[in-house]
Amino acid sequence: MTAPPRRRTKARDPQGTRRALKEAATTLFARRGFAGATADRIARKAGVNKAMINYHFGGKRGLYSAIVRESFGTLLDRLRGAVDEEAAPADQLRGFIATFAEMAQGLPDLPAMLLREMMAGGEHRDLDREVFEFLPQILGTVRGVLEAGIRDGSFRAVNPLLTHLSMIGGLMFFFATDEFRRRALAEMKHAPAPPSAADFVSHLQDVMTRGIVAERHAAARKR
Amino acid sequence: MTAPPRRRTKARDPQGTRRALKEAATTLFARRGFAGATADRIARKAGVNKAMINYHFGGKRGLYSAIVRESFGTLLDRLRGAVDEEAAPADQLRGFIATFAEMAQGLPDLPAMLLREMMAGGEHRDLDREVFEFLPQILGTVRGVLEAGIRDGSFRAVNPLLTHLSMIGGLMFFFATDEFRRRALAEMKHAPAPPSAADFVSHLQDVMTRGIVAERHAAARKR
DNA sequence: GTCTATAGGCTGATAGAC
DNA sequence: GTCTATCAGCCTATAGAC
Repeated sequence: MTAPPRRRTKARDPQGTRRALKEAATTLFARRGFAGATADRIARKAGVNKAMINYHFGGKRGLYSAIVRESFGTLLDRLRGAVDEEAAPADQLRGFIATFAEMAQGLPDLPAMLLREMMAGGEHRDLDREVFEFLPQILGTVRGVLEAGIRDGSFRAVNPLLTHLSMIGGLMFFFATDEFRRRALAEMKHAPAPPSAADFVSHLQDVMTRGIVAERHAAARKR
Repeated sequence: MTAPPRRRTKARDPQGTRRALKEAATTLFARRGFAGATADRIARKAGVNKAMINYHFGGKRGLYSAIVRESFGTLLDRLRGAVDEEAAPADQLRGFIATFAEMAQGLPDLPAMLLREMMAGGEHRDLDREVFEFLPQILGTVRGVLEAGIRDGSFRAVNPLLTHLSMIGGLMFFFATDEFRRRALAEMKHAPAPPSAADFVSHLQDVMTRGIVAERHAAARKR
């Protein structure tokens, strides 16, 4: 095995530089927004020279775009893979929620970054086009599950878009504000312990599936 | 009636200046974040001179603080008033959701601004202290309703914090991303019409109350 | 209270050595 | 590929006339 060249300053692995920049930038963009995350801070956090942002990504905006693009791609791939079409619709929905949570834990800054992107409301027009193409596909995945459940009589005739929004909304909010909640609860007296992701997942799974099961079906399930 | 002095440039009503600045700033802070909303843009949008930000609020950060403080205050007051303790817990919960939505429609930029504040995760340390004091009070309101419902047997024994989070999360997400959704759906082919706030409210009311009703109770309600 | 002019700092990006 | 040095532009905030 040839040991990797551990030089500190020069001619390091370019992929490593790119990755370090993307990781540092994701955290800073998530917490401070595009304008609030300065190129200088990003580079310092990544342990990389500032000029590398321009060399590798053609500027701060290019770095941002690369992250958003890849983030949405990762998100979509995993969510699609999560839905096991052999399973009962209610279990597919549970799987979707669990998978979203796993991804959010693996990439903790992603939900906040995506939320910020959506809240910009179409200011970054060039970026939005790309984002717009991912969204219907995620919606389509959830919609498929819901329609299957409605068809086989296990779900009542809920509106798929609204159901999708309340589910994704709860998830995005929980994970985007996770660190805030931790700090806020720590400073409060008589505060409950910060809930774990697992706690929230099973709560949301329960509320969502109970919230949309068909009445007959719910009654039949009872013993 | 003495007509209001319609001078364009000089010695206008100072309260009007303050209000115009806060309104313009709320929109820009919501869409672009604190750093992304420049004092110049805020002043131009408000139709007011840039220096007025410093005169009236002691700087951009002071303007931001004033808005966050007042926003949380308004939010809390209205949400408290929404819960009619005479009503059944399920109806109190429905009332809470409806009131949050009304407020969000009256102040459409508020949810995004508050979400951004939370996502900063404790960067604005001076501000956060104030924000931290409001949150337990809002949580307390919801918790009271849930505990009453659990006590009288109409709700199952759900975790109040988790229930609060999934409800508030769905609401915040829906309203913070409303404009984005409108634009995104408009550019998509075969897209459903953007859902109205009223649609989302009744959907969330249904899913939440069905999701947490006690099983017996749910069965008893069925005809 | 409002305005103009300007100071002073920080930001993103580039040129050019290595 | 990486680094240092540097520039032009923009940003917040203030001084001072009105």
